[in-house]
Amino acid sequence: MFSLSEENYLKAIFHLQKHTTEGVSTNALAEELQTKASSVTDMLKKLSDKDLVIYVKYQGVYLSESGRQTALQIVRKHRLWEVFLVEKLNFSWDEVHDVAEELEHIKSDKLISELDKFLDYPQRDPHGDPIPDAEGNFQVSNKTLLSNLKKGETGTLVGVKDTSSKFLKYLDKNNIALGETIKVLDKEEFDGSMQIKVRGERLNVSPLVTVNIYIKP
Amino acid sequence: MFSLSEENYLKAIFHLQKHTTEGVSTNALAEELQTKASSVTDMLKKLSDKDLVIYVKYQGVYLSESGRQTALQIVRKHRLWEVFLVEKLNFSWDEVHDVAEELEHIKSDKLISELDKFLDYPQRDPHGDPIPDAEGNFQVSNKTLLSNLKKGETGTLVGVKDTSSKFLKYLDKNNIALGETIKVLDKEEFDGSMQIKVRGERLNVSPLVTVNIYIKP
DNA sequence: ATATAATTTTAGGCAAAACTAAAAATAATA
DNA sequence: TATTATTTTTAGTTTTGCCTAAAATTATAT
Ligand SMILES: [Mn+2]
Ligand SMILES: [Mn+2]
Ligand SMILES: [Mn+2]
Ligand SMILES: [Mn+2]
Repeated sequence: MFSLSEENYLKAIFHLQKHTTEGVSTNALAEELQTKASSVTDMLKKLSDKDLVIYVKYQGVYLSESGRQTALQIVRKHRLWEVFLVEKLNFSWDEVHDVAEELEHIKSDKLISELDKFLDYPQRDPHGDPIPDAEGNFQVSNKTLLSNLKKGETGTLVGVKDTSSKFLKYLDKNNIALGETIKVLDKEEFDGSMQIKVRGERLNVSPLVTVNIYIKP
Repeated sequence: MFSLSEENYLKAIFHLQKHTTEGVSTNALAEELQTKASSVTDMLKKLSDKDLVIYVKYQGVYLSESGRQTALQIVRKHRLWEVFLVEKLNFSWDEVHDVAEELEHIKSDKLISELDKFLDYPQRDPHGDPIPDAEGNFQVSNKTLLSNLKKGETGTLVGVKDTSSKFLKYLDKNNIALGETIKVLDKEEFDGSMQIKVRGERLNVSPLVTVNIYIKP
């Protein structure tokens, strides 16, 4: 079907265009994929020839419908494998990403549908992200960043924006996990840092932390 | 570590040298890997430069000790994944090979050691082949081909030589499975075909079948 | 022992996916 | 608007793994 590289590009475009209506820039893709802008341009031409993206020189790139579907299936595989690693193989949520990055490229419809069944059709991955079904549909939950909560407000942690091992380990260390209730005890208007309560514990968190935690009020 | 292609070559050499003391020929590798002899020569030079094989022009190729260890780890991964697919994901033994062929290249020590644990340290894969441990050690059982049995002798089916989907489906159709007891009712000396008894059923099998079934007396 | 056949290697090339350096286009600023 | 800065594309290479065709080597058969 598609090469490993093509699949990684489609997924990267999918993630980058999620929070904007603009086309995804060459530089943004180069950054995301840890490669050079000129390499990105090369690949965008190829993907465009295959009608997986809509690409106009200098104007950024958009996923076509077939490109989006392809990307969604890779995301589906990535997140199902992450669930498998955590639920069945004792991986912690900060260890799964790199392995899932490889597993997501295994080509077998039966493999992924049986894995889905084996895991009992999970709706979310270990980081709280939704898992698309075989048709590419997935739940969009109305979450907001912790930084948007006001003093005195309470919510449940439903996801993380930064899924780096560093950040996830920081959360582990402070007993902050998916599903935990978080209350904003105080908010410093000057820099956005917060004092929060989790599991009965008071904790001061920097603004960088508050913009990487998703909350459902 | 090593590329997908290098790993496939090492595994192919490992399998081809198993039943001979001679070096593995270029043509045999080309046949096994569905590629051209000239491509094989190219790769053998590269593997030789990396000291994974001992290669003398026109003289065939042998695995070095490090090459053998690498091959054994790929075989280990291949067979563990095959067990996973059959035991956990409802694959039949004729469906696992191609997917395992991809999964065997995923790079993660933790993944494979946890998978081994999750499967409860299986000793054999769905085709009866032994699974090397993390150190590359594996059981060698004293099996023989069904074709070597004489009239009246009995044994247990412990493995298959041909693991093609076609052959495995033939066995399924005739209720011949791993662990089954087989008795040689009659043997035609002219062409080696046999009349055997499996699960109380009489069955005539061609010589091609008898040389692809491993028996433990 | 020669001639013929089969196997294996070399030589030259191609496609994918990356790179560097230079040119072109767009965006930002004075 | 003109100039400068940034972004993006093009041009030209590199590496890996494969190919075909031709040459070299080894095996087989008169
Ligand atoms: Mn990937
Ligand atoms: Mn995730
Ligand atoms: Mn393989
Ligand atoms: Mn097997």
